[in-house]
Amino acid sequence: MDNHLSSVKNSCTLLKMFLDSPKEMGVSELSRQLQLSKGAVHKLLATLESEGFIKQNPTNKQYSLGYTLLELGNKVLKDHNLVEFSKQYLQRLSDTTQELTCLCVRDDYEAIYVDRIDSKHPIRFNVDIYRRFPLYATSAARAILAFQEPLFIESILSSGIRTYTAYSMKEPAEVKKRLDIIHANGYEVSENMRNVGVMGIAAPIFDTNGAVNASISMIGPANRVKPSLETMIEHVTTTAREISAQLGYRG
Amino acid sequence: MDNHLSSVKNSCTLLKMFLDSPKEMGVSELSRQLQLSKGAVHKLLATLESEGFIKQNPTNKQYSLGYTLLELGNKVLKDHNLVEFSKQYLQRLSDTTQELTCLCVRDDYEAIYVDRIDSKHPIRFNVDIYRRFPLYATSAARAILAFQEPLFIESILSSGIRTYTAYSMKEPAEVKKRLDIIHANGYEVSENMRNVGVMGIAAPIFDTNGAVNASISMIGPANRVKPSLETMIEHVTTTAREISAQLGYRG
DNA sequence: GTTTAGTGTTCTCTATACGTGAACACTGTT
DNA sequence: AACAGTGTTCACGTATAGAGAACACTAAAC
Repeated sequence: MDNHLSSVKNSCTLLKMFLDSPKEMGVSELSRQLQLSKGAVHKLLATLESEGFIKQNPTNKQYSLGYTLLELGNKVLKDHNLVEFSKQYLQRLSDTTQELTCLCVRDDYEAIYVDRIDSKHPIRFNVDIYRRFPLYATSAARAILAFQEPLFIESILSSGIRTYTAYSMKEPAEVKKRLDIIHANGYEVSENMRNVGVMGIAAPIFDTNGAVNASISMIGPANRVKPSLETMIEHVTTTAREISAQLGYRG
Repeated sequence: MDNHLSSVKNSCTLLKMFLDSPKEMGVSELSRQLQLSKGAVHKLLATLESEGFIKQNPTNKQYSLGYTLLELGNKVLKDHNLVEFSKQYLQRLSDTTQELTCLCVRDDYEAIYVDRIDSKHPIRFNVDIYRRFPLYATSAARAILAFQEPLFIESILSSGIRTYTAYSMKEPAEVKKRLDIIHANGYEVSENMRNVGVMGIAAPIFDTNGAVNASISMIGPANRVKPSLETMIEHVTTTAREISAQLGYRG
């Protein structure tokens, strides 16, 4: 890395530190985590505040993220027309299955849910929207990963695997095998992988060039999903095919 | 400004330049707008890209906003508990009026809609969420401005007023007079101010200290709102009062 | 095919703006 | 009253950010 502007890099990591922290943080705490002098952090914060990226609470002097980030985040979503595009299909899938449905996209080496429609059932499962997770971690992500270049898959799996439940896959080879199955079937069904008692069904979305960078998925309690598993899979895969077709994919 | 870290300031304005531009922009265009050398902008972009704040399209080499901004924007919303707090009230107001309802907050010298529930009618009005606008521009904003310090109001109005329609108020004095009325009534009703044929009803939300930094509003076509104007106003004001009470306001 | 005008990228170099570290003014606690 | 924590300010030297030119490439123009 010789193309890094240190102060810019610092402000970026500073902002991202708020993601896994409580709403407000002070200069001292931030300087400790950033391993930067208090004075430097203070200057960083002052600059970011004048630009609306950071807000200072006048009473306790603590800092928090500013509204400008809301504006920018919303612009990202607006520009990402796949979300608008898929919304109606996602809504219909939600109506027919009555379960949580998600739109997932790949961002480099990670996956993000960019849209979600909650289940109508009183007992329902939830996912964090806009949070990153590994490409092998959820059914939605695996439905994307399974259709990437072999070398890419290799590089993802070689860097090690985190397990979430006792039922999670532990070995990269195990994941690779499953990805092959997904590739052959054209969809993924998983149970207990990320959360116990939860089933996920996911299918890839192909763009004009036949590349897969997104997927749709349906997530629900196993006892509710299993009885009608076959029709559920049918609904998910056809929805994904419809979106792919709309994007110009001729498979 | 002697507390400005130039490169940080530059990266902030660079990111904000995307707000009013098409999805993708190139180095040259950005360097022209920023009035910075191409080399410098390129380094800025490279740093921001490595942090996920910017994304480069591999085919046309153009740059766009990155998904990390989505994450950060969502965190802002999550931390802003007024939104979660008010959601049920906003939903109920939407159910009873069947019109677009909004939650508006003040951010320094501007206003932002931070939540919105769309009207169920086929013909409906829309507002941009998370975009800033002046504190005198919409009924929701004026419902906030009317309850600020006189000196603050003065400073807002003295910097000039932008008009949106032929019916918009043109003189600061005119706005000041209306703010006094809002303050006396405890709510605002406007027509044709921002968009012709559109009516807005807004009422302030008071926090524990009696300060107003938010408002709720109902927006709809004049022909649909006017016939039952009195009951509509009643619904909006009582909802605002309920939220204020929940926040600890004892008026 | 060659020219041209645009692009994004890479390079060197120097003024300067960044980050350090210490001192400051507070606050609430011991 | 001493203390330990906070956020803020400042002067100083060195790393570095930004300028500006050269580069590689593309796509249109002749």
